[in-house]
Amino acid sequence: LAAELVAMLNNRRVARSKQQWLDEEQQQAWIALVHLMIRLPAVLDAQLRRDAEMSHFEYQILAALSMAPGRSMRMSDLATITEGSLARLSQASGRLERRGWLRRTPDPDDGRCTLAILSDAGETKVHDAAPGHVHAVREIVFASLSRTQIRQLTTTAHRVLETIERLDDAGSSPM
Amino acid sequence: LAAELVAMLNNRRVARSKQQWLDEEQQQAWIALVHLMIRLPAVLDAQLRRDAEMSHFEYQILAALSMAPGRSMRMSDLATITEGSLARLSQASGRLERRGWLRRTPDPDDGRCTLAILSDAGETKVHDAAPGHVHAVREIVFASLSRTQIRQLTTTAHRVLETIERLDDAGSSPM
DNA sequence: CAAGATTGATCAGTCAATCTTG
DNA sequence: CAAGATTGACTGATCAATCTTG
Repeated sequence: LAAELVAMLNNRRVARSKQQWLDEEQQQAWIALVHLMIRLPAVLDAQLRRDAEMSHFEYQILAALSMAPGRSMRMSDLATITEGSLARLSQASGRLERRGWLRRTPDPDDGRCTLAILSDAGETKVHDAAPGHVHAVREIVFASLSRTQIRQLTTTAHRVLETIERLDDAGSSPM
Repeated sequence: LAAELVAMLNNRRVARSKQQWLDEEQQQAWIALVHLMIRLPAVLDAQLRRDAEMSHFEYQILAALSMAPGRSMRMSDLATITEGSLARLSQASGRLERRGWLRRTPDPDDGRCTLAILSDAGETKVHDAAPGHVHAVREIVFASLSRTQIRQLTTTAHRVLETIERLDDAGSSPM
């Protein structure tokens, strides 16, 4: 495909802009990683929107709740494990609530907290959506990787995530 | 941190929802990869917004143009290498044009195409933004990885991207 | 009519208040 | 007053037309 060739040529050209600071292998890795970070979430989001009429973020919310004891969780904990802000979660929960998949109620133990509770309809929905989503993940990510590669990927991802956490902590309290 | 512990515990719980289909190692890899796909783009976007008042997508546009011959490129080619839709690129270009970093003109060779051209101000802007951005990439991604890990990451990313392309092509023309 | 590009409407995400409870 | 949560205003992305040129 002509578009593909153009893309490859241009990517090399883009890469050159970092030649002073990144070596050849790092450039290649960076280009591949940027493309992966853009394409993989997009393709998984598209799969869920097409097959289950929900975003990946909404799926994460419902999946987390369906595994939680009592199918419920505090909003702030939900936000942590879905890696989203509380504001984003609050907006998304409103949508899910309107669709009848979730309801919210103040936490009896601590009035400041809100409990998100998965409804029966929501449970059914995740249950129906899960097989197709997991199949897509298997097909796209794991089917083409060896066990060794999967282990290496995990290690590498953790290494980078730890660095992000470390820098985040340092940044939020510079003293 | 309490939040961290909650996150780890809950992540294990989420993982269990895929036990029927993904093995233990795949679950761990998937959780790590999802977190990486969420956090890494977010942190790089934040760096550019903070230090250069632009999004990562806008940076990609300006960086690609600054490396292109004549500092110009067709919109459709730009869209391909930035992995964005033409509509998104068009909107973003409007913003960049309003800020004086870019101008657009019909392609003299083919009136259907539009050429995006980087202005002097735009060139200066990328030039100023690049060192900080590359430093962040080095610090976050490459400083914590060995040369071997970097090579493995490239291979793995390409493997997954090839799978995505393959499935995309199959999906768009099922016959 | 197909391909490149743009636009307007709509939808989701972010940010800065705001409100409430302990 | 700090932490959990929500809301409204704004910004950015997506989708479905639409327009133009070859």
